[in-house]
Amino acid sequence: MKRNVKVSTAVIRRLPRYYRQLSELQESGVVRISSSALGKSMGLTASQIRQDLFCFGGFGQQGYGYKVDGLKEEIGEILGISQGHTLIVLGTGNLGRAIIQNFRFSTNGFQLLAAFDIDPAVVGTQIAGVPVRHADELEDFVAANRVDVGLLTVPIAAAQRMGDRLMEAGVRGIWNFTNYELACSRPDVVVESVHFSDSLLTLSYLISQREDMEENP
Amino acid sequence: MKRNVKVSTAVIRRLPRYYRQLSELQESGVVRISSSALGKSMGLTASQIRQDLFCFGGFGQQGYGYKVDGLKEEIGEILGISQGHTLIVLGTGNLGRAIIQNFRFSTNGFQLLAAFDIDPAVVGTQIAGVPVRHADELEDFVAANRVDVGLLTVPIAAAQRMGDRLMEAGVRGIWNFTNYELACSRPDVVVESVHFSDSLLTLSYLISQREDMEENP
DNA sequence: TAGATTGTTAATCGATTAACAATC
DNA sequence: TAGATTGTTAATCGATTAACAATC
Repeated sequence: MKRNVKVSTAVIRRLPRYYRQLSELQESGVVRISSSALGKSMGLTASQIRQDLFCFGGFGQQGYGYKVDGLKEEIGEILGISQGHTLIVLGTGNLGRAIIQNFRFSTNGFQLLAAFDIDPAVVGTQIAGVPVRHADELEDFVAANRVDVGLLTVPIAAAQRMGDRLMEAGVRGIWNFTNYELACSRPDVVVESVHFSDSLLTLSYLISQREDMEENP
Repeated sequence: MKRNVKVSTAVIRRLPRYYRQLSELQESGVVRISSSALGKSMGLTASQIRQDLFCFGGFGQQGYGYKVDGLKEEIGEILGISQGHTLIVLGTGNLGRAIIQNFRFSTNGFQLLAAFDIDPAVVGTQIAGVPVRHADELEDFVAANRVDVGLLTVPIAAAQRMGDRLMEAGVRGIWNFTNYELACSRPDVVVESVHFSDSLLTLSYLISQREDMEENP
């Protein structure tokens, strides 16, 4: 049993995948799984899985494996799913709206408190039950409510300014969907970005390489 | 000058970031940049940048640095931006629609040919000028047109089946936005996933850790 | 030319894999 | 008990960093 000896980002990025895989196993009625079976289903080695879990403590049973329910629960706890995190959305364009309507925030332990925009046509309305407020009210809202995360889906030109306002207002994390590398001067704020462009260009590279290989094998 | 000696995924994932950063520098009118300046602006070491670029050839000039225009062009070429890639979208729910309307496909070297759905209310219409066809026509369409990538935004229950159909039909890459770990049996097809959930849970972990540290410093 | 900065090899660091004793 | 599989340390592999000669 050891704890927090300094967990690498590589491990951290695998935790949500473990959680997702375990949820699927749970739904399929699987009760118990060994590191080698879990590894096979995820494309990892058994060793790596045991090493990863070893960062947080001994969740398995020697000679038996891991209980799916228990392990899922433990990893969920490590990820902070039960901490009652809250978030707000900045920008209710197509993407912001789609995320508000589609994304299962509660499944990931988040409560969506409000959305913010400057368009008078949407301010005062609701999107999927979430009230849309004017961006001018941002600071007051964050001061009056505990807001852990701000989701950024504003136009790229407004990204840094709204990001700064969020940090200034006191959020602890920014979930950045703009195609902009948000500068973050505050050591107490975490920025996590979803860059569609980077993802598509990676795919573009990979299929281009394949093409080259076919041409000159 | 060397080429394709086996480039690690770590390097590949940084290429789109270089490209993005260089585009921004170009817009700001910067003509020339050194590896150390570029590194500082991206949070990387100068050594790492030179090492990364060294995988593909010598793009710089000793004593001078890199020409922003030229380097951007070279990296764009490596990423395959000028190869005239094409793609189709499967699923025109909120997210699919938002991506069709918002995402700058052409900036990333992709042409969006068509969207597919099964809802009679949208089949036959257009979204941002993109025709929506019935999913039944998928195979015929891919057979008749060169389609490099299929973008998946279907409900999670349909993800694997539609992914299989795409691979079967002959696409070379799948850009997966469903929260499902797509199984890919074909070695000639690349799957690149954008898992919102994994990203938010990573952020959740990071802000939870921070909290713990504040409690027990 | 002198100064700057790359291209490229070598050294270091960190992450993954292997191994095996502990134990359920 | 015997078999299986973890927890945990050691070995290996790969990626990052450092160093410096080449050269613009």
